[in-house]
Amino acid sequence: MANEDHNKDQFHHFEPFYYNNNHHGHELNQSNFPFSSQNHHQEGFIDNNIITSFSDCLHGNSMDYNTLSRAFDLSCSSPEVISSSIDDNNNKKQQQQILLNHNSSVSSSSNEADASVTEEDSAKSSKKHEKQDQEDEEEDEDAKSKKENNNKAKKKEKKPREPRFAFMTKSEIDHLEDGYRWRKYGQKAVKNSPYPRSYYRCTTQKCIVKKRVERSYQDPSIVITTYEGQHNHHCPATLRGNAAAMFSSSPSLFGSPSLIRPTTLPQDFLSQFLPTYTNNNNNNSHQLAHNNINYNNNNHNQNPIFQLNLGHNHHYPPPPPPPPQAQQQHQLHQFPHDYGLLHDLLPSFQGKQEP
DNA sequence: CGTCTTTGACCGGCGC
DNA sequence: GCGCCGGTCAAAGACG
Repeated sequence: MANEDHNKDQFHHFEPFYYNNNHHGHELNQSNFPFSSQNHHQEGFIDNNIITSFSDCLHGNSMDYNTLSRAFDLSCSSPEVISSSIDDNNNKKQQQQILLNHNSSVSSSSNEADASVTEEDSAKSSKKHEKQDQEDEEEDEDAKSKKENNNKAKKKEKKPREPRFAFMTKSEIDHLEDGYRWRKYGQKAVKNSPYPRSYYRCTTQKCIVKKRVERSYQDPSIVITTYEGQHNHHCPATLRGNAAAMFSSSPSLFGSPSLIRPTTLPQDFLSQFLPTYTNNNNNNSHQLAHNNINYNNNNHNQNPIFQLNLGHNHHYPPPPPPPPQAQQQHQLHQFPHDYGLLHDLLPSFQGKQEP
């Protein structure tokens, strides 16, 4: 399936985008963000004033979250980019606030439940507390403590969800390469959507990271990828030394160099910063992106090997011209190797996003 | 032969 | 309790 997609995709177009409901009236809003309805607390939308968890998804370091969120803000004005941060473990209140904010404009879609359930849960929670209070009044102290203990035990049994991070990409490929090796373990039809959702697990032993990939039913050109958990190992591609490794050496953008998994970000996202990759090993490679990512698609332990070739774009057609605002951003993407500069530029750039 | 995908069955949470 | 739904399992098949 994935191979078919790879083959047919000659010009898969990725533009990392950033969802920001405060600033842009992009056609893709939270009401067409088709996430499951059962993971109530885990999924939401990035508000660049509120996000707190993306870095946790990367390496559990909240310091870099800000930098990263700014990095995403860099592409804020791109009309094609949406991303979402989900963190079950931290800042639930903030997440609830995010979801409640979104809830006001959510109408009907498969993700309606996502947005509304948090509120429902709040209501439920308070109802439960009320009920609990009434019952407590009727019970003696021993019974009360027993019940509390039981509740605690039940709560403890429930597995906490790993932090999640979701983003949308405009691509003909369903399963985007990100430097890690994934095994597909399931596929389900998505309610109200003709496009199935695929479930992937990281193939590295003891790594529990999962990934969901589905196509937006409202805009089939958009692929929604959701990462869950944090890799407990190096990115295979990083070990070989490649552009991702270059990123991992940047303390300002991706945190400490040794354990960062920059390729938790989509490879194409990186490509926005590193314009040209050329594959050294051509025999089994396939073209992944318009902007010069050749990626080895050999599934048999042949991890991708790149030759980084900054600044040249000879082999593939250039992407369609971005709108003026995005063009301005694109220029900023041209010198990512100077992270300090990038970092310094971002706040002022972000300011330009304000209406 | 090892790895990966496919796909129907199964499970648990939730709403009614 | 039942049905729906999302998520996962695992056997079978495909592939190089």
